Amino acid sequence: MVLKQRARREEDKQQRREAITKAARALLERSPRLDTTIAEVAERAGVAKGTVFLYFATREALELAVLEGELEAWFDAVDAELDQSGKWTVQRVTSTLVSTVLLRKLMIRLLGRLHSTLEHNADDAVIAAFEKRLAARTIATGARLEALLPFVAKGGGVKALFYMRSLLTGLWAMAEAAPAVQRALAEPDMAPMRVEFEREFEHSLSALLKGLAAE
Amino acid sequence: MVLKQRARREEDKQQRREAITKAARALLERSPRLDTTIAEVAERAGVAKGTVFLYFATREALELAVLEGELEAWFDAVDAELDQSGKWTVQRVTSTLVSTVLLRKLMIRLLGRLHSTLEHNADDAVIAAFEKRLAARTIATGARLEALLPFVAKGGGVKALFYMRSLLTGLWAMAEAAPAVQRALAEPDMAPMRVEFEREFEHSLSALLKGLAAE
Amino acid sequence: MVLKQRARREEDKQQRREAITKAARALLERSPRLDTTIAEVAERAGVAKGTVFLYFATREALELAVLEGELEAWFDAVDAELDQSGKWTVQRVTSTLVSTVLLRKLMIRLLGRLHSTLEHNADDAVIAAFEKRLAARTIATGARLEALLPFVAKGGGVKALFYMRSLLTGLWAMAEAAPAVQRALAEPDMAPMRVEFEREFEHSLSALLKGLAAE
Amino acid sequence: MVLKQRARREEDKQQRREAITKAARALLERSPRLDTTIAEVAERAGVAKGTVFLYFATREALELAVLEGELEAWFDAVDAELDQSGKWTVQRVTSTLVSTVLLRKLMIRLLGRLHSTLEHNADDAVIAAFEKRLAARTIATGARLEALLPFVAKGGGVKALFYMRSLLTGLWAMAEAAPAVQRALAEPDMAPMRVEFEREFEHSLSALLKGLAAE
DNA sequence: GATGAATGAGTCTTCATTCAT
DNA sequence: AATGAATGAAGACTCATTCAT
Repeated sequence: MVLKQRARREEDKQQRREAITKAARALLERSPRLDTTIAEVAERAGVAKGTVFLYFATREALELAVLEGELEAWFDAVDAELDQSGKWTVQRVTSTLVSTVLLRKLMIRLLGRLHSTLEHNADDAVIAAFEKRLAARTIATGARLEALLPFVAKGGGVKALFYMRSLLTGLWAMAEAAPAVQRALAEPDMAPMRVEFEREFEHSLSALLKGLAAE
Repeated sequence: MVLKQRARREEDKQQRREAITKAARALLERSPRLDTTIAEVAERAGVAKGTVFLYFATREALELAVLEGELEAWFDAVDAELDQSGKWTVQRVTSTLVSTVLLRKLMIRLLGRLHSTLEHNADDAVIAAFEKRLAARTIATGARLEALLPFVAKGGGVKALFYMRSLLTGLWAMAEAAPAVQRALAEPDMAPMRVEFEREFEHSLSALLKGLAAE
Repeated sequence: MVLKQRARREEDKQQRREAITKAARALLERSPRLDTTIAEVAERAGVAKGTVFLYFATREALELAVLEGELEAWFDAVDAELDQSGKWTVQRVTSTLVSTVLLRKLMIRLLGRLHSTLEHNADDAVIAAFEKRLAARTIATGARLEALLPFVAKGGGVKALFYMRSLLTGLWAMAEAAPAVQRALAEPDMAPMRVEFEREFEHSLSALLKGLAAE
Repeated sequence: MVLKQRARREEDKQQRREAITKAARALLERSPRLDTTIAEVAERAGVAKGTVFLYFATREALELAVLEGELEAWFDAVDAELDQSGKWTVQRVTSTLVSTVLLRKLMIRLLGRLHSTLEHNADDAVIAAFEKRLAARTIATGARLEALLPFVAKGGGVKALFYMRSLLTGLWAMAEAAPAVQRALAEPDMAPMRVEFEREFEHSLSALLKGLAAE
């Protein structure tokens, strides 16, 4: 009933947009199934449901914005690290990638369903913009990898990041299985099937990079 | 209304069960979003909706059965290949894995949402059985890898399969993106972001295995 | 598709709520088994199915609202009668209760399955509110009975109403039996089992009140 | 799979029938919502689902049989008591009715939904038979009441039993309310609405009989 | 721009009952 | 008579999205 102040200036609009994104992020973080509803987001952001749609055309566009924020933060962190001087080895690159990723669980989870959900119900413009920005950052970080790891060919940096992303989401899904799966894996003879995320992610990523070097 | 035949013998029941699974598989194959409904499956299988629930307690159990069939077929194929004599190199193993996988698109897609499927309508018994059978096959094939690739440590075969599965589903998701994404990637400057599944899967898997060898 | 009017003011909302209740009442009145569906109610009220759930959380909450309306009307009528001056005898009280009740068949029927309704989709808040309002009216009318009938002890008015309610619903159920039962009772030698509602309700209620006086 | 012995002789059939009724009774007793399924009954009785329908045309017919058993037992008990010699007062009759009823909770509960459910989905023959037997017992016991209580007119005994049945089921429904209702009634100011079954049943029944005497 | 009431598509699942064996 | 597989009707409810105010 209380009419919210209208965001007339571009600046105010941006602010409101971020308030919504922030609310969505907080909620998604707390939702193991990522099944937050728009109504919840609106309430937490202190706006009406309809307002959310004023800033995000679809539920998926909002989620995409959250993911983009997470990705930006990660790219920022990784780039900053990779820009550090010193001797860069496969080991050091691996550690950098692993450690920065570990701080962004929500990014991993959202990335895991980027394909199945997010990309589906967002309109072309939103998706194109997302992909464009993702491309820019991926290419930039990929270039850094190419610079630091001489054995990575031109264009190979982006590919390496793709591989990393696959290992990341795939191993996470195995490691953070549903409760019922966890119970099944608790049986002694199921031990070999248990996945400890950090260990396996590091191990596989390290091997992958070493393998690229060995080609 | 149509089929009044009753499957009394265990054998007939198995047959009916497979008829349903087969219908589901066919439908899933044709459904890009994997959003087949039980009603559709029942109709295609020529049975009543209720009959489906006689054989599969939930929608998810049915999906799991389809995936299991695909996995079985793949494990059969891989095992048969790996049991061939001759000299086994990383390259040959990679080709074997890649070529067998390429024939099973549905397996890849279902694998890609195994995580979310399992989370949804968890029936402990069904999940446990699935995981158990998956474990048996994974361990057996993992052992073969360990035997063929001396540098793979004990237990490393299973891990290698996990890594492969991650690359498989992750790269597939990138390669087979939603139409809107495809359109975005069609832009000339987005070229680096395009993923050609077979090439990248082979490349990354090969690197990964080589990397494991180099440790 | 039809009604796009939005009830923004509290007043309009109340109106819409009542339109739905009214539709439900009309339908229930015509449904011997009280098995009206939400879809039917929505259609008759000229709103979408979802709209009904905007005003009533569950099917049962709606039914409760209808019953509450009936009860309110009855309490209003009885209270008005009992507030009339003049000499009050057991006979007059009985007639008042009987005559007011006879006009509210739907109330009787809904009251007859209040027990099972409440057991089903219990929403504590809705139930608590219903019970609270029912209590207020029951206690108020009970107090009137205590005032008019000197032999009714303090608190006895409410009990008397409980007894009346039991006779009311019980005898109604016997009198308005299912068709098959009616047919069975049509046999000459089943005559003693036939129940004529008004006569028996009046008779039993009158006896009950007299009995309370005789204590 | 194991074929049950076939009940060829009438005697065996009766036995099987009773085994099913017994299973149903046991299950209903333990089911607060009386929502036992045929499958459960069949399993407990050690027969196939289809067999239940061999003996009872519908679910309701079975429930009716259970109720009839309960009623028979009650009528037996009451008749035996009423056939005792000695001085019979309203008080003694009341105590007899109350005490015999208190032992048969399932009877009360089933009686409470005889109207709404049981009578609806049973075929004419079953209902007619039930009503006929019920009539016989009711009339017989009614006659006893008429003999013992001189003020009860001819035919009044049956009516008295009807009134009693109404008080019985009505007060039980109020006393054994759904959990949510109990919680609502737990509030201090809701105290007047609480119903203690035995006390109120006895009180109202006693008053009713006294009232009949006073006419 | 903001609000929030209205919309309505979408679907699983239960279980009494039937009937082929 | 007994079995148990097959049937299919039946219906509440959620929630993203729209749009009148």
